[in-house]
Amino acid sequence: MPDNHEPAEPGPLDREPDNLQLVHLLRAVTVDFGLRQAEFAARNGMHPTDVRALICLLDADRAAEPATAGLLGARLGLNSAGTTAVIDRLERLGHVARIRDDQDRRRILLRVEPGAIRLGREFFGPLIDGVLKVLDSFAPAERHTVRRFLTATHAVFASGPRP
Amino acid sequence: MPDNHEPAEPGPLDREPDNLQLVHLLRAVTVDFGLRQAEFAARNGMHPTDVRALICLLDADRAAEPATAGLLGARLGLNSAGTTAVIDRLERLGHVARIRDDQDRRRILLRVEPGAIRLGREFFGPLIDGVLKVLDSFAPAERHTVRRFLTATHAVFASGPRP
DNA sequence: GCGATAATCTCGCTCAACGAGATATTAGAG
DNA sequence: CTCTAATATCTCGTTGAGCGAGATTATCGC
Repeated sequence: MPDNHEPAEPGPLDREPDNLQLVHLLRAVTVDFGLRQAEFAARNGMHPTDVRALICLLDADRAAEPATAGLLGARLGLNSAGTTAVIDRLERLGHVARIRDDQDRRRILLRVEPGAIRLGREFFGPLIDGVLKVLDSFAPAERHTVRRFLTATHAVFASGPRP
Repeated sequence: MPDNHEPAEPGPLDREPDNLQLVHLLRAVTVDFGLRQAEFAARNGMHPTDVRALICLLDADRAAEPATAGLLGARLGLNSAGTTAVIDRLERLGHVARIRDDQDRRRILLRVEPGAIRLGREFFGPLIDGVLKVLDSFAPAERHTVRRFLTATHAVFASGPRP
Protein backbone atom coordinates (compact mmCIF):
# COMPACT_ATOMS: atom_id res chain seq x y z
CA MET A 1 0.00 0.00 0.00
CA PRO A 2 2.26 2.80 -1.15
CA ASP A 3 1.27 6.41 -0.80
CA ASN A 4 2.33 7.36 -4.28
CA HIS A 5 0.31 10.53 -4.40
CA GLU A 6 3.58 12.34 -3.83
CA PRO A 7 5.12 11.86 -7.26
CA ALA A 8 8.58 12.87 -6.09
CA GLU A 9 8.98 10.03 -3.57
CA PRO A 10 8.91 6.48 -4.93
CA GLY A 11 8.34 4.12 -1.99
CA PRO A 12 10.41 1.01 -1.45
CA LEU A 13 7.64 -1.17 -2.91
CA ASP A 14 7.33 0.74 -6.15
CA ARG A 15 10.37 -0.81 -7.79
CA GLU A 16 8.34 -3.33 -9.79
CA PRO A 17 5.19 -1.38 -10.54
CA ASP A 18 4.05 -3.97 -13.06
CA ASN A 19 4.21 -6.84 -10.59
CA LEU A 20 2.80 -4.68 -7.84
CA GLN A 21 -0.19 -4.02 -10.00
CA LEU A 22 -0.74 -7.77 -10.11
CA VAL A 23 -0.73 -7.84 -6.32
CA HIS A 24 -3.37 -5.13 -6.25
CA LEU A 25 -5.36 -7.09 -8.82
CA LEU A 26 -5.23 -10.17 -6.64
CA ARG A 27 -6.39 -8.14 -3.66
CA ALA A 28 -9.22 -6.69 -5.72
CA VAL A 29 -10.38 -10.23 -6.47
CA THR A 30 -10.36 -11.11 -2.77
CA VAL A 31 -12.39 -7.98 -2.06
CA ASP A 32 -14.89 -8.93 -4.77
CA PHE A 33 -15.20 -12.35 -3.27
CA GLY A 34 -15.88 -10.93 0.18
CA LEU A 35 -18.55 -8.63 -1.23
CA ARG A 36 -20.26 -11.56 -2.94
CA GLN A 37 -20.22 -13.51 0.29
CA ALA A 38 -21.80 -10.58 2.12
CA GLU A 39 -24.38 -10.24 -0.63
CA PHE A 40 -25.26 -13.93 -0.42
CA ALA A 41 -25.54 -13.59 3.34
CA ALA A 42 -27.82 -10.57 3.22
CA ARG A 43 -30.01 -12.13 0.55
CA ASN A 44 -30.59 -15.23 2.68
CA GLY A 45 -31.08 -13.61 6.05
CA MET A 46 -27.63 -14.56 7.27
CA HIS A 47 -24.50 -12.81 8.43
CA PRO A 48 -21.13 -12.99 6.68
CA THR A 49 -19.83 -15.14 9.51
CA ASP A 50 -22.60 -17.67 8.92
CA VAL A 51 -21.64 -17.97 5.26
CA ARG A 52 -17.99 -18.39 6.18
CA ALA A 53 -19.08 -21.10 8.59
CA LEU A 54 -20.98 -22.99 5.89
CA ILE A 55 -18.00 -22.74 3.54
CA CYS A 56 -15.74 -23.98 6.33
CA LEU A 57 -18.02 -26.95 6.99
CA LEU A 58 -18.17 -27.86 3.31
CA ASP A 59 -14.39 -27.61 3.11
CA ALA A 60 -14.05 -29.93 6.09
CA ASP A 61 -16.52 -32.27 4.44
CA ARG A 62 -14.51 -32.24 1.22
CA ALA A 63 -11.30 -32.91 3.14
CA ALA A 64 -13.00 -35.74 5.07
CA GLU A 65 -12.26 -33.96 8.37
CA PRO A 66 -14.68 -34.29 11.28
CA ALA A 67 -16.76 -31.09 11.19
CA THR A 68 -17.02 -30.45 14.92
CA ALA A 69 -18.16 -27.27 16.62
CA GLY A 70 -14.70 -26.74 18.07
CA LEU A 71 -12.97 -26.98 14.69
CA LEU A 72 -15.47 -24.54 13.24
CA GLY A 73 -14.86 -22.00 15.98
CA ALA A 74 -11.10 -22.31 15.59
CA ARG A 75 -11.28 -21.83 11.81
CA LEU A 76 -13.54 -18.81 12.16
CA GLY A 77 -11.53 -17.28 14.98
CA LEU A 78 -14.50 -17.31 17.36
CA ASN A 79 -14.61 -18.27 21.00
CA SER A 80 -16.88 -21.05 22.19
CA ALA A 81 -19.83 -18.77 22.95
CA GLY A 82 -19.71 -17.20 19.52
CA THR A 83 -19.39 -20.60 17.89
CA THR A 84 -22.49 -21.84 19.69
CA ALA A 85 -24.34 -18.74 18.50
CA VAL A 86 -23.32 -19.29 14.86
CA ILE A 87 -24.45 -22.91 14.98
CA ASP A 88 -27.70 -21.86 16.67
CA ARG A 89 -28.43 -19.42 13.86
CA LEU A 90 -27.61 -21.92 11.12
CA GLU A 91 -29.64 -24.61 12.86
CA ARG A 92 -32.61 -22.27 13.26
CA LEU A 93 -32.52 -21.62 9.50
CA GLY A 94 -32.34 -25.35 8.87
CA HIS A 95 -28.95 -25.10 7.16
CA VAL A 96 -27.01 -27.38 9.51
CA ALA A 97 -27.92 -30.17 11.91
CA ARG A 98 -26.25 -30.94 15.24
CA ILE A 99 -25.31 -34.60 15.61
CA ARG A 100 -23.81 -36.03 18.79
CA ASP A 101 -20.61 -37.95 18.01
CA ASP A 102 -21.07 -41.52 19.28
CA GLN A 103 -17.32 -42.07 19.44
CA ASP A 104 -16.80 -39.08 21.74
CA ARG A 105 -20.09 -38.00 23.20
CA ARG A 106 -18.77 -34.58 24.23
CA ARG A 107 -18.48 -33.62 20.58
CA ILE A 108 -21.07 -32.17 18.23
CA LEU A 109 -20.73 -33.06 14.57
CA LEU A 110 -22.23 -30.61 12.11
CA ARG A 111 -23.94 -31.68 8.92
CA VAL A 112 -24.75 -29.15 6.20
CA GLU A 113 -28.29 -29.78 4.99
CA PRO A 114 -29.02 -30.24 1.27
CA GLY A 115 -31.12 -27.07 1.19
CA ALA A 116 -28.13 -24.96 2.17
CA ILE A 117 -25.98 -26.64 -0.46
CA ARG A 118 -28.64 -25.97 -3.10
CA LEU A 119 -28.84 -22.32 -2.00
CA GLY A 120 -25.09 -21.95 -2.31
CA ARG A 121 -25.03 -23.60 -5.69
CA GLU A 122 -27.75 -21.29 -7.00
CA PHE A 123 -25.85 -18.20 -5.97
CA PHE A 124 -22.21 -19.17 -6.46
CA GLY A 125 -22.74 -21.64 -9.31
CA PRO A 126 -22.83 -18.96 -12.03
CA LEU A 127 -19.77 -17.26 -10.57
CA ILE A 128 -17.88 -20.55 -10.41
CA ASP A 129 -18.99 -21.35 -13.93
CA GLY A 130 -17.69 -17.96 -15.02
CA VAL A 131 -14.24 -18.71 -13.64
CA LEU A 132 -14.34 -22.21 -15.14
CA LYS A 133 -15.16 -20.68 -18.50
CA VAL A 134 -12.15 -18.41 -18.14
CA LEU A 135 -10.00 -21.41 -17.34
CA ASP A 136 -11.43 -23.35 -20.29
CA SER A 137 -10.21 -20.60 -22.55
CA PHE A 138 -6.68 -21.13 -21.23
CA ALA A 139 -4.20 -23.63 -22.63
CA PRO A 140 -3.16 -26.49 -20.31
CA ALA A 141 0.27 -24.90 -19.83
CA GLU A 142 -1.38 -21.60 -18.91
CA ARG A 143 -3.64 -23.33 -16.39
CA HIS A 144 -0.54 -24.87 -14.91
CA THR A 145 1.00 -21.40 -14.62
CA VAL A 146 -2.11 -20.13 -12.83
CA ARG A 147 -1.99 -23.10 -10.50
CA ARG A 148 1.67 -22.47 -9.69
CA PHE A 149 0.90 -18.83 -8.95
CA LEU A 150 -2.08 -19.57 -6.73
CA THR A 151 -0.28 -22.36 -4.89
CA ALA A 152 2.76 -20.20 -4.21
CA THR A 153 0.59 -17.25 -3.15
CA HIS A 154 -1.40 -19.51 -0.85
CA ALA A 155 1.86 -20.63 0.73
CA VAL A 156 2.94 -17.01 1.25
CA PHE A 157 -0.30 -16.07 3.00
CA ALA A 158 -0.89 -19.29 4.89
CA SER A 159 2.25 -19.24 7.04
CA GLY A 160 1.01 -17.77 10.31
CA PRO A 161 3.65 -15.62 12.10
CA ARG A 162 2.80 -15.49 15.82
CA PRO A 163 0.15 -17.56 17.63
CA MET B 1 -19.18 -26.25 -3.36
CA PRO B 2 -20.05 -29.79 -4.30
CA ASP B 3 -20.99 -32.38 -1.73
CA ASN B 4 -18.72 -35.02 -3.19
CA HIS B 5 -18.71 -37.17 -0.07
CA GLU B 6 -21.26 -39.32 -1.88
CA PRO B 7 -18.94 -40.95 -4.39
CA ALA B 8 -21.79 -42.28 -6.50
CA GLU B 9 -23.27 -38.89 -7.41
CA PRO B 10 -21.08 -36.48 -9.35
CA GLY B 11 -22.66 -33.02 -9.11
CA PRO B 12 -23.06 -30.75 -12.12
CA LEU B 13 -19.95 -28.78 -11.17
CA ASP B 14 -17.66 -31.79 -10.92
CA ARG B 15 -17.16 -32.18 -14.63
CA GLU B 16 -13.79 -30.41 -14.67
CA PRO B 17 -12.31 -31.45 -11.34
CA ASP B 18 -8.90 -30.08 -12.29
CA ASN B 19 -10.20 -26.60 -13.05
CA LEU B 20 -12.56 -26.72 -10.11
CA GLN B 21 -9.60 -27.34 -7.85
CA LEU B 22 -8.15 -24.10 -9.17
CA VAL B 23 -11.34 -22.31 -8.15
CA HIS B 24 -11.03 -23.73 -4.65
CA LEU B 25 -7.40 -22.66 -4.59
CA LEU B 26 -8.37 -19.12 -5.53
CA ARG B 27 -11.00 -19.10 -2.81
CA ALA B 28 -8.47 -20.39 -0.31
CA VAL B 29 -6.24 -17.43 -1.16
CA THR B 30 -9.11 -15.02 -0.56
CA VAL B 31 -9.77 -16.68 2.80
CA ASP B 32 -6.09 -16.37 3.72
CA PHE B 33 -6.19 -12.73 2.83
CA GLY B 34 -9.21 -12.13 5.02
CA LEU B 35 -7.56 -13.90 7.93
CA ARG B 36 -4.47 -11.74 7.57
CA GLN B 37 -6.59 -8.62 7.56
CA ALA B 38 -8.35 -9.77 10.72
CA GLU B 39 -5.00 -10.56 12.30
CA PHE B 40 -3.64 -7.13 11.44
CA ALA B 41 -6.79 -5.59 12.87
CA ALA B 42 -6.63 -7.51 16.15
CA ARG B 43 -2.93 -6.80 16.55
CA ASN B 44 -3.48 -3.06 16.26
CA GLY B 45 -6.62 -2.72 18.34
CA MET B 46 -8.86 -2.36 15.32
CA HIS B 47 -11.77 -4.20 13.74
CA PRO B 48 -11.75 -5.82 10.31
CA THR B 49 -14.02 -3.07 9.05
CA ASP B 50 -11.51 -0.43 10.11
CA VAL B 51 -8.76 -2.17 8.13
CA ARG B 52 -11.02 -2.43 5.11
CA ALA B 53 -11.69 1.28 5.51
CA LEU B 54 -7.99 2.12 5.51
CA ILE B 55 -7.41 -0.02 2.43
CA CYS B 56 -10.35 1.66 0.73
CA LEU B 57 -8.96 5.11 1.53
CA LEU B 58 -5.52 4.19 0.22
CA ASP B 59 -7.10 2.80 -2.94
CA ALA B 60 -9.01 6.05 -3.43
CA ASP B 61 -5.78 7.94 -2.84
CA ARG B 62 -3.99 5.83 -5.45
CA ALA B 63 -6.81 6.37 -7.94
CA ALA B 64 -6.77 10.12 -7.20
CA GLU B 65 -10.41 9.96 -6.09
CA PRO B 66 -11.67 12.30 -3.38
CA ALA B 67 -11.70 10.18 -0.20
CA THR B 68 -14.90 11.46 1.34
CA ALA B 69 -16.86 9.94 4.19
CA GLY B 70 -19.76 9.19 1.88
CA LEU B 71 -17.61 7.31 -0.63
CA LEU B 72 -16.09 5.30 2.19
CA GLY B 73 -19.48 4.29 3.55
CA ALA B 74 -20.70 3.29 0.10
CA ARG B 75 -17.62 1.16 -0.58
CA LEU B 76 -17.88 -0.55 2.81
CA GLY B 77 -21.62 -1.07 2.53
CA LEU B 78 -22.30 0.93 5.72
CA ASN B 79 -24.97 3.52 6.35
CA SER B 80 -24.07 7.04 7.41
CA ALA B 81 -24.16 6.29 11.14
CA GLY B 82 -21.85 3.32 10.79
CA THR B 83 -19.53 5.31 8.56
CA THR B 84 -19.26 8.06 11.15
CA ALA B 85 -18.45 5.42 13.77
CA VAL B 86 -15.66 3.90 11.65
CA ILE B 87 -14.11 7.30 11.04
CA ASP B 88 -14.42 8.15 14.74
CA ARG B 89 -12.52 4.99 15.66
CA LEU B 90 -9.79 5.58 13.09
CA GLU B 91 -9.49 9.22 14.10
CA ARG B 92 -9.27 8.29 17.79
CA LEU B 93 -6.36 5.97 16.95
CA GLY B 94 -4.72 8.74 14.95
CA HIS B 95 -4.86 6.78 11.70
CA VAL B 96 -6.95 9.23 9.70
CA ALA B 97 -7.65 12.94 9.89
CA ARG B 98 -10.94 14.67 9.06
CA ILE B 99 -10.45 17.63 6.74
CA ARG B 100 -13.30 19.91 5.70
CA ASP B 101 -13.44 20.24 1.93
CA ASP B 102 -13.14 23.92 1.09
CA GLN B 103 -14.77 23.41 -2.31
CA ASP B 104 -17.87 21.84 -0.76
CA ARG B 105 -17.97 22.54 2.94
CA ARG B 106 -20.54 19.81 3.62
CA ARG B 107 -17.95 17.21 2.76
CA ILE B 108 -15.34 15.62 4.93
CA LEU B 109 -12.13 14.55 3.22
CA LEU B 110 -10.19 11.79 4.93
CA ARG B 111 -6.44 11.66 5.02
CA VAL B 112 -4.61 8.51 6.05
CA GLU B 113 -1.83 9.48 8.44
CA PRO B 114 1.76 8.35 7.81
CA GLY B 115 1.75 6.27 10.99
CA ALA B 116 -1.07 4.10 9.66
CA ILE B 117 0.72 3.67 6.35
CA ARG B 118 3.89 2.65 8.18
CA LEU B 119 1.91 0.16 10.28
CA GLY B 120 0.39 -1.37 7.17
CA ARG B 121 3.73 -1.57 5.43
CA GLU B 122 5.31 -3.33 8.40
CA PHE B 123 2.63 -5.98 8.45
CA PHE B 124 1.72 -6.43 4.79
CA GLY B 125 5.12 -5.54 3.33
CA PRO B 126 6.62 -9.00 3.85
CA LEU B 127 3.51 -10.66 2.43
CA ILE B 128 3.53 -8.40 -0.61
CA ASP B 129 7.26 -9.01 -1.01
CA GLY B 130 6.55 -12.74 -0.88
CA VAL B 131 4.09 -12.50 -3.75
CA LEU B 132 6.47 -10.24 -5.68
CA LYS B 133 9.19 -12.81 -5.21
CA VAL B 134 6.88 -15.45 -6.64
CA LEU B 135 6.18 -13.20 -9.61
CA ASP B 136 9.88 -12.50 -10.09
CA SER B 137 10.41 -16.23 -10.50
CA PHE B 138 7.89 -16.23 -13.36
CA ALA B 139 8.75 -15.52 -16.98
CA PRO B 140 7.19 -12.39 -18.53
CA ALA B 141 4.78 -14.52 -20.56
CA GLU B 142 3.74 -16.36 -17.40
CA ARG B 143 3.15 -13.09 -15.58
CA HIS B 144 0.98 -12.06 -18.49
CA THR B 145 -1.00 -15.28 -18.12
CA VAL B 146 -1.52 -14.60 -14.42
CA ARG B 147 -2.64 -11.08 -15.23
CA ARG B 148 -5.11 -12.34 -17.80
CA PHE B 149 -6.52 -14.81 -15.29
CA LEU B 150 -6.86 -12.28 -12.50
CA THR B 151 -8.36 -9.65 -14.78
CA ALA B 152 -10.93 -12.08 -16.17
CA THR B 153 -11.76 -13.39 -12.69
CA HIS B 154 -12.14 -9.85 -11.42
CA ALA B 155 -14.59 -9.19 -14.26
CA VAL B 156 -16.59 -12.30 -13.35
CA PHE B 157 -16.91 -11.30 -9.71
CA ALA B 158 -17.27 -7.56 -10.15
CA SER B 159 -20.49 -7.56 -12.18
CA GLY B 160 -23.12 -6.90 -9.54
CA PRO B 161 -26.44 -8.61 -10.26
CA ARG B 162 -29.13 -6.70 -8.34
CA PRO B 163 -28.67 -3.24 -6.72
C1' DG C 1 -32.74 34.86 -0.51
C1' DC C 2 -35.56 30.18 -0.23
C1' DG C 3 -37.12 25.70 -0.64
C1' DA C 4 -35.08 21.36 -2.32
C1' DT C 5 -31.16 18.49 -2.19
C1' DA C 6 -26.95 16.62 -0.32
C1' DA C 7 -23.24 15.30 3.28
C1' DT C 8 -22.43 14.34 7.73
C1' DC C 9 -23.56 13.70 12.49
C1' DT C 10 -26.54 12.37 16.87
C1' DC C 11 -29.56 9.31 19.37
C1' DG C 12 -31.52 5.01 20.63
C1' DC C 13 -31.77 0.22 19.61
C1' DT C 14 -30.56 -4.63 18.15
C1' DC C 15 -27.81 -8.44 18.06
C1' DA C 16 -22.97 -10.65 17.01
C1' DA C 17 -19.18 -11.75 19.71
C1' DC C 18 -16.64 -11.71 24.11
C1' DG C 19 -15.33 -13.25 29.05
C1' DA C 20 -16.44 -16.03 32.76
C1' DG C 21 -18.10 -19.89 34.33
C1' DA C 22 -21.35 -24.16 34.25
C1' DT C 23 -22.16 -28.88 32.54
C1' DA C 24 -21.11 -33.25 30.55
C1' DT C 25 -17.88 -36.63 28.83
C1' DT C 26 -13.40 -38.83 28.43
C1' DA C 27 -8.54 -39.93 29.77
C1' DG C 28 -5.00 -40.72 33.14
C1' DA C 29 -2.80 -41.20 37.71
C1' DG C 30 -2.73 -43.67 41.79
C1' DC D 1 -11.83 -48.61 40.08
C1' DT D 2 -12.31 -44.04 41.77
C1' DC D 3 -10.77 -39.32 41.62
C1' DT D 4 -8.85 -35.66 39.31
C1' DA D 5 -7.41 -33.27 35.16
C1' DA D 6 -8.42 -32.29 30.54
C1' DT D 7 -11.69 -31.58 26.75
C1' DA D 8 -16.04 -30.11 24.26
C1' DT D 9 -19.94 -27.59 24.36
C1' DC D 10 -23.29 -24.56 26.32
C1' DT D 11 -25.36 -20.56 29.41
C1' DC D 12 -25.39 -15.95 31.18
C1' DG D 13 -24.34 -11.21 31.33
C1' DT D 14 -21.95 -7.48 28.93
C1' DT D 15 -19.88 -4.71 25.20
C1' DG D 16 -19.88 -2.42 21.03
C1' DA D 17 -20.51 -2.45 15.69
C1' DG D 18 -23.94 -1.24 12.68
C1' DC D 19 -28.92 0.11 11.67
C1' DG D 20 -33.11 3.35 11.30
C1' DA D 21 -34.77 7.78 12.05
C1' DG D 22 -34.09 12.25 12.26
C1' DA D 23 -31.26 16.60 13.25
C1' DT D 24 -27.71 19.78 11.42
C1' DT D 25 -25.14 22.30 8.15
C1' DA D 26 -23.91 23.51 3.48
C1' DT D 27 -24.89 23.91 -1.61
C1' DC D 28 -27.60 24.77 -5.73
C1' DG D 29 -31.47 25.87 -8.88
C1' DC D 30 -34.99 29.11 -9.21
